[in-house]
Amino acid sequence: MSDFFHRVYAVVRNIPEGKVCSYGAIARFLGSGKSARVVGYAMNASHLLDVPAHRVVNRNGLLTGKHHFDGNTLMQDLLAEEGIEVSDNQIIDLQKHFWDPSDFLNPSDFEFVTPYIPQDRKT
DNA sequence: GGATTGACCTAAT
DNA sequence: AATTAGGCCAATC
Repeated sequence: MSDFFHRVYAVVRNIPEGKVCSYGAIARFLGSGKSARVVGYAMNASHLLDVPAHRVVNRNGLLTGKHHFDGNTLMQDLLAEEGIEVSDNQIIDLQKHFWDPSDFLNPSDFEFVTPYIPQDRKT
């Protein structure tokens, strides 16, 4: 696992309940503004960890990663439980629930983030 | 070990 | 305004 992934996980874990974030926002916050895709990839493996991956959506507020959850509406259901209205994989009030890490977190706090070593992961 | 592919985003046509 | 191309890091083939 790279440090980049750990930073991504750290940020995602800091997303408050009832809030969502976009891949790009996280990527930009971490310094690599163009690695939004990598953030998504990081999330792919995050389902084994204590990472609320359901709070990460794409820039349009679309639940692009819902397929990777069990069932078809699990992600939507999780968000709805936190008070986020979702309709047809689309968050209704995105800007209302949007949480920008750069507004609440300090990048320097993530330079010494403790790497999280997943157990269900191959060596 | 090279090539392809992702839960994406931005910039240039 | 809509489509295409490029880039990022890691994993899979």
